[in-house]
Amino acid sequence: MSEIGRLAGVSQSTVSRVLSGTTPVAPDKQAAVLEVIEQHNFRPNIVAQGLVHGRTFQIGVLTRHLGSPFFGEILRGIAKAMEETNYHPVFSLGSENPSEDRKALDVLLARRVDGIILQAPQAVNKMNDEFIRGLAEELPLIVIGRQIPGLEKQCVIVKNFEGAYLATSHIIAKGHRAIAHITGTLWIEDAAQRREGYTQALRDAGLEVIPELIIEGDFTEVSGAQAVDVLLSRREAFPFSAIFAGNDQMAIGARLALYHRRIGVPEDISLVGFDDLLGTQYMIPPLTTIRQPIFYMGLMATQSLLALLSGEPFHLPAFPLELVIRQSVGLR
Amino acid sequence: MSEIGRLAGVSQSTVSRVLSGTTPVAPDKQAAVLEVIEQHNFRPNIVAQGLVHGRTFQIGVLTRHLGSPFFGEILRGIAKAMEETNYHPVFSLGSENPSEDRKALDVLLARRVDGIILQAPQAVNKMNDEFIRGLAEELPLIVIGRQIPGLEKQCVIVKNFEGAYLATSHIIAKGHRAIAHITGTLWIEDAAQRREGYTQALRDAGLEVIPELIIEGDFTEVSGAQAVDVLLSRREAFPFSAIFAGNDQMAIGARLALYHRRIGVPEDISLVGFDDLLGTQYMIPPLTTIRQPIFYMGLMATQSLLALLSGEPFHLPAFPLELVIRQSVGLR
DNA sequence: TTGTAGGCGTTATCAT
DNA sequence: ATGATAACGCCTACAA
Repeated sequence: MSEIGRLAGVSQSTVSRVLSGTTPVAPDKQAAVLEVIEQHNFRPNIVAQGLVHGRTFQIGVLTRHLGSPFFGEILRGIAKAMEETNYHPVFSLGSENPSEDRKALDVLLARRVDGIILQAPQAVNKMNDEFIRGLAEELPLIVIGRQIPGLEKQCVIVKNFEGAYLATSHIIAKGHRAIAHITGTLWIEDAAQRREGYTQALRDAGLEVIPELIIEGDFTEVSGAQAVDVLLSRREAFPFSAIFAGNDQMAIGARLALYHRRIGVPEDISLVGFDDLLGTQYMIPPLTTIRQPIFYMGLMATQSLLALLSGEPFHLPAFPLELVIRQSVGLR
Repeated sequence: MSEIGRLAGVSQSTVSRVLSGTTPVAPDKQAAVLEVIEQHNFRPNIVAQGLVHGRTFQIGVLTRHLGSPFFGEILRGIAKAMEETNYHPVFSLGSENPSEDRKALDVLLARRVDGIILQAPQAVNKMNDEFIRGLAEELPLIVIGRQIPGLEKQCVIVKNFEGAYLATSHIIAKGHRAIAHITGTLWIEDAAQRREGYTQALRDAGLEVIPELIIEGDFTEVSGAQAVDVLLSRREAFPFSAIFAGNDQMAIGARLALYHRRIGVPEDISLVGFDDLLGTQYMIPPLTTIRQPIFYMGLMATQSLLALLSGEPFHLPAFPLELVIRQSVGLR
C-alpha cells in the first residue's frame, strides 16, 4: 500500500483513505491513486484489515456432509444471507467421530472467526450442552438442529415431533394399521424427534409400536433403499402397508427399492417423506411429504448471527411445517 | 500473548517460543507458560501468524453447487489431503452468472489464500484461458475439469471423450441402433466432451446422430427425469431403445421417470451412466456406468497444490476411466 | 536461554 | 485534506 502511495505521489494513509472512502480526498490525488491501483491490480489485504479491526469477517460453519441436497439448501441460505455483507463463510467438516468434530471446531476458533454456526453438533463428549453454552459466551453462535437448554433463542429447530406426528396421523387416517418408519441418524435430534412423533401418533391411535418396523438409516438415499430391503425381508413376520421415511432422500431411496421390486406406490405400499426437497415431487410423483423451509432456516440463522454480531436485537422465527400432498396421492 | 507472558512471569517472545517450539525454553518457564495458557485456554491467532509469514494457510476452492454428491466426493478428497497439514480449505460458490463467478474468485484473492483450486470454471468473459494463465503466475493454482492450454500440468481432467465413447460403443455392441443422450451443463467441458464421445461413437458405427435424441440437462437428478419425459413425448417420431446419461445423478432421475412410466430397464430401454457414484449401483441395479475416481481427483489435485506451494516437484497422474457393469445388465 | 525491538499490511488518531 | 505514527497479534533476528 505504501508502494502504491509512492507511485502515486501520496502517502500510504491517503491510499487507505481512497480505498475506504472514510475521509474526503482531493480529486486529483484520488484519481492518481486509483490509476496506480488499477495498473497493479492491487487489492487490500483483508487479513491485515482484520488484525486492526479485531475481526476476520469470517463466519465459521461447522457442518457434516457437504454432498447432501439438504445441506446444500441450508448452505444456499447461509450464503444468500451473507451475500451483500462483508462476511464470508468458512466451512469445517465435522464427522461422526467426536474428537474430529471437536478438532474441526478448534480450527475455526484458531482462525478467529467472528461467529459460528453449528450444524447439528453431536451431543456427546466435549460438545455437550454445557460446553456449547460456554462457547456461546465467547462468541456469537447459532445452532441449527439442536436445542440447547438456556440457549433457546440461538437455536434453530423445527417442529420435528409435530411434523412426524402429522405425517403418521395422515397415514393412519388413510386406513393404514401397520406403518414402518425409516429414521435418520438417531444421534441427530431431528431424527430422534421425528421417531418420537411417529411412535406417539401410533400410540394415540391405539396402534402398537413394532420395533422391527423401525429401521435406522442415515439420511442418505442408499440407506433408504437398504432399509426397504430389510423391511421387505421381514414382511411375512412383520407386515406393513405404509412407510414413513425420516427425510426425502431416504424416501427416494425407498421408492427406488420398491420400484425395483415392482411394488407399486401407492397401490401396494404408501410412502411419505419429510423435507419437501427441491424436485423430489417431480422425480417421484405422487409424493406426500412434510415441507420444511430449509433454505430459510439457513438464511434466518445467518441473519440472526449477523444481528448478534452487531449487537442488534433479533428473534429467530418459528419455522412451521406443513403436510404437502403432491398430486393425488391416493394413500388408501 | 504478552498478557500470558506477564502472568507467567516471562516475556511475550518466550510465550511465542513455547508455542512454536522453534527455540529451547527453560523447563520451568515452559511449564509456567503452558499452565497459564491452559487456564485461559489461549489459542494463537492464525491470522496474525499469517501476516508475519506472508501466508494465510488457506486454500481457496472456487466451486459451484455444494449440494451435489459429485462435488461432495471431490470435497472429501480435498479435505482428506489437507487433513494433516496446517492448511484449511475456504469455499467460495461460483454461479452460472459469470460476474458472480468472478466475484467469488475476488473474495478468495482478497483473503490472500495461498493457493486456489478452480472447479470447472466457466470459459467465458474474465475467466478465459488467458486470464487463468495470468492467475497461475500470481499464485499456485490447480484447475479441475477444464484444460487450459499452456497450463496442462496443473489441470485435472478426465478422459471424458474416451469414457463416453466407450459407453456408447458398449451400448451399440449390444445391438442398439437408436441411442439417446442426456448431456450435463454444456459449458462445462466434461459435458461437452462426453457428448463428443457419444456422437463420435455413433458415427464410427455408421449410425446417424439425431439432434432430437440429445437433451441438455444440468447434471441434476431432476433434469434427468425431465429429459426422459421429453424423449418419451417424442418417441413416436424419434424412437430410441437406450439412453446414455451424462452422469449418474441424471441416470438416477431418468430411471425414476422410466420406473414411473412403468418402462422396464433394461427390458424396454437400456440405461448407462457416468461417474460410478457411491451407492448408485445399490439404488438402481443393474447399472452400467463409467467409473470415475472422483475422490482421488480431489485428493490428487490438492496434493499437487500443496506440492506447488512448497516448490516440490509433482505430477498429476492420469485419471483412468473404466466401464463398470454392475450385476448382469442384460443390455440387449 | 531470554528479552528487546522491528516489521507484516491495515486503519485510526493526531497534528499540521 | 494529508502525512506521520501508533496500534492490531504474532514471529524472529539481534543482543545480552
